[in-house]
Amino acid sequence: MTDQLSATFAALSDPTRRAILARLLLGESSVTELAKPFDMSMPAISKHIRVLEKARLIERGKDAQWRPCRLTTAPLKDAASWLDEYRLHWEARLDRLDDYLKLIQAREKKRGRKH
Amino acid sequence: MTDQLSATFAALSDPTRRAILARLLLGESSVTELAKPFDMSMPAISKHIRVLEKARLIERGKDAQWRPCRLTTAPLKDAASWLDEYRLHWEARLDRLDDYLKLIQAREKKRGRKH
DNA sequence: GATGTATTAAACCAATTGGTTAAATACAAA
DNA sequence: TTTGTATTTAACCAATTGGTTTAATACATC
Repeated sequence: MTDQLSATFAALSDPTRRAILARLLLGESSVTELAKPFDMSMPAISKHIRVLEKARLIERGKDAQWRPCRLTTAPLKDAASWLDEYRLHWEARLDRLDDYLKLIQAREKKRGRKH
Repeated sequence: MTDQLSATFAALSDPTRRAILARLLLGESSVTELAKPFDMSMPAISKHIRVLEKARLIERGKDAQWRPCRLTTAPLKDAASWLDEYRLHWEARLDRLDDYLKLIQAREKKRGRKH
């Protein structure tokens, strides 16, 4: 795997981890707080957080015995730009579909005039 | 894993599979053709393609002994919209940074008038 | 210094992943 | 009907993943 983009997508491929990220949209949070919604042991959550941290999707602070987590933007931006190339592709497809529909309409009009 | 979005991100988390998708941006292609750039056995490529197919990132046709692959757009769109929520977040952060810079500038101006 | 809370580490386990080689299948053409 | 080409299946393997439980560590407070 090794590369950053692969690590990002891998980290995003787990619903628990995506839920954690969603929670962090609302602001910084401790591990125990993040664990609340899940029917899962603390070490399991701790591991998920570790994956997010290694993929650089989150950063961590230090406040007494808490290790607050906060969102990081860079890797998500990279993932989004990777997807943008495909967005161009499907938008182009829509354009061609649009052209096609216009062509059909033009034909219909022509036929309309004939009859 | 089970859910569609997880399957999509999981499929995208491998560089070989991303390269295959990139190749398919140029158009439909057979398995052997897709395998060309990789120093990897055919069954390995076949498996990667299977993963992409199960995640619905590609569709396959049938032409004699060839099983041509072509891109599909839906799951990539879903992945992109998932990321869009985070795009809003980092754009908001930029806005706040922008506000902050404006505040600093305003202070500088004020200081400038005083001296 | 003892106690309670937050978090991680260690050891383990079953399932999945990403690769291999060797064999099977499907089709076209000679 | 044999031969060659395209692709998949099967069986295997090592490494990784996502979870567990039990213990260890770090810190604040009493």
